[in-house]
Order: sequence, then C-alpha cells, then structure tokens
Amino acid sequence: MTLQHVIPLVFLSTRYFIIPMLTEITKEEVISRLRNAGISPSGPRIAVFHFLCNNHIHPTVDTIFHALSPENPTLSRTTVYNTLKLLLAKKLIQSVKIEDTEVRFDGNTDFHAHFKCRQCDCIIDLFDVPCPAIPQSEDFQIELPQVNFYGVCRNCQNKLKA
Amino acid sequence: MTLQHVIPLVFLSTRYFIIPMLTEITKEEVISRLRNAGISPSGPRIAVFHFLCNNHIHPTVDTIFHALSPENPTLSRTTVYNTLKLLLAKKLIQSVKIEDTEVRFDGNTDFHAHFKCRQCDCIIDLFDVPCPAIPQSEDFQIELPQVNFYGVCRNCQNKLKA
DNA sequence: GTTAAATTTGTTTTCATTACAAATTTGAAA
DNA sequence: TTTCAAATTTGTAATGAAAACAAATTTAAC
Repeated sequence: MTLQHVIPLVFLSTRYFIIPMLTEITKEEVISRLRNAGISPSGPRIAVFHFLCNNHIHPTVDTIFHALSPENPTLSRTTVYNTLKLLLAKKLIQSVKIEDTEVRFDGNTDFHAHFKCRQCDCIIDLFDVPCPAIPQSEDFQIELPQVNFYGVCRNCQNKLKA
Repeated sequence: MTLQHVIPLVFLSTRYFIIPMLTEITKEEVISRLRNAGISPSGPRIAVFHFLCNNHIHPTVDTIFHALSPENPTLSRTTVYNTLKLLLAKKLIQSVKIEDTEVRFDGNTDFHAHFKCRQCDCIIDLFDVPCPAIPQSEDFQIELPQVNFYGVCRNCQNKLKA
C-alpha cells in the first residue's frame, strides 16, 4: 500500500468492504516513474503506463491497444507488447494469469488477490485477502505470489436464481 | 489431503520439508473415480486421468498427448483437450495457470501452491504454504484459490553464482 | 441385431504471441 | 545546425495453443 492509496469505506451490497481507492496518476508522475526505473519516456510508453495506472480493469493487450489507438493513431500492437514486457521487467506493472489463453495486466503492483467469475468472465480485485507468507527457504528467491479465486459473482448468482 | 496421501519426512537440501507422498493410483481406482463423477470410463479418459493421477509434473496438453500416444496409437489431441475439459468440469483435476500461454494440468486437487522458476521454467509444488482464507462473502460463490509464486530455483541460483 | 446416442478423430480455423526486418525517431558529437 | 549511430517503433510474417466442426467409430439401450 503506497501513498497513492486512500482508504474509504465503500458500501457494497449488504456488507462494508475496505478497498483501496487509487487516485489519478498524472502524465508527469508517469514520466517520473519511468525515468526512475531507467526507461526513457517515449510517447507509447507513457500512454501504456498511464492507462494501466488509471484503469484498474485488468486489460488484455487488445483492450489496451484499442483504448489508446484513437489518441495514438500510429501505435502498433507490437509496441504495446514490447512496452508491457519492459514495464514487467522493471516491475512497474504485474501480469495477471487468470485466463486460459490471454494474459491480463495490472498497474497496481501492491499485493491483492483476484477473483474471476466463471459465468460472466469479469475480474474483481480482492483487497481483503492477506498475502500468503512467502515460504521460508534459502533454496529459492521468491517474489510476491499471485492469488486467484474462481467462482460465480453476485450478479450472475442473482441471474441464475431468477 | 485424502487417504491416498502418506506423510514422510523427506530430506531436501539443508532443511527438512514435510511433503505429501502420492501413492500409485491403479487403473481400477481411476475407473471407479470416473464412474463416481458420472463419466463413462472410455479408454482415452482412463489413460489421461491415470496419467495425471500418477505423474505430478504439471504437464501441458502436448506432454500428455506424447506420453500416451505410444500406448494409444489412435489417440488424438482433440480427445485430450475434450477429456481434460470434462475432468475439469467434474473437478477431478485442476488447471494450473502459471505460464503466459499454455495451461498445465494437475491430478492433485488438494490445495497446494506452485512455484515457477523464471530461469529454467521448472514448476515445483509448495505443500507448506497454507491456503488463504476464502473471503467471507454472501456475494460470491468461491472455490479454492490458485497460489503461484515466481522466482529463481536453487539449481539456477547456484548456476548464476558460478 | 438394429439404431440412436455418445465418443473419438482429423482437419480447419481462430487468435494471442513472438520473430523479424524495415522505417522512424532520438540524442549526442562534430 | 548537421550528422550519424543507437534506440524505438512499426507492419508483416511465423508460430503454436486452443476451439470449432463434421465425419467416423464405438457404445449401449431396445
């Protein structure tokens, strides 16, 4: 949890959840983060990273490409792939392997679990699942884990009942 | 953890780990499990499920296909895909989404985490990571989570040092 | 033994990702 | 400012996992 997070109480259904609220990240902040990571802030790189920082929708490569194309008419899919690979290597973003085929991306690198609805394929952040302890071992160098839940979301449960 | 598991102490590196030892599952046992799940035990289904129950190597579709082809010369890749989809639907196996593109499969459906080495791509079972608590919610129907760690394994760390 | 349903098979198609080389842009040196 | 090499971007082609599909085969009920 970093400075960018504000913790409001948000009313969801019949319960209260505590979820982090991510404040808008400016282009200037994006450029500064890229520079700090040793990445020269080209147009496409700023666009992709800015999009991921401000749209926590776990987009696919295609979603990112189509979202940015109107403002960046010469943008190519290959550049999106290259940029994502670079951002991943510098750990400015994380990949979310929750689908069978496509990889999704997340600009929030703080630990949080994900939930995928098997019915409607929506992906929901779960901020209240604690990070599993990283196994104590001199044998492995281990990064933060990915924790993925699967099931049926509330909307789909209601639809199934009706 | 089911009856099939015996818990020995296994010496690994400089530490002791407790890992479940999976005993050999016979064809008869495989047939009985298929029947219990409402799946008619055809040749290819027995072969695929038996392979997954006795080879905890997180194989891909291709690995399974090539492993079974010699004994089942008419087996087709499509049948492997169909059979895996059926076994997943009946929750007799689990899929492991730890790679970017390919899905892997695991005949052990008891909770355990996975570790993937970024260097050599090996996948290791982590039996000593506790299952994260499933979020308390009337909003979602939630299954056991997938927990994936990434890093560098001991072998590769030693190679890197040298 | 006949026949419909279930299952398997091989081929074709789709599509995410990678490979690759050409085109463009950037930035430092002259 | 001009030049030029390095970095970056781009479009196309290749790869390969997975799904779609229809024909062939097997199974099981009557």
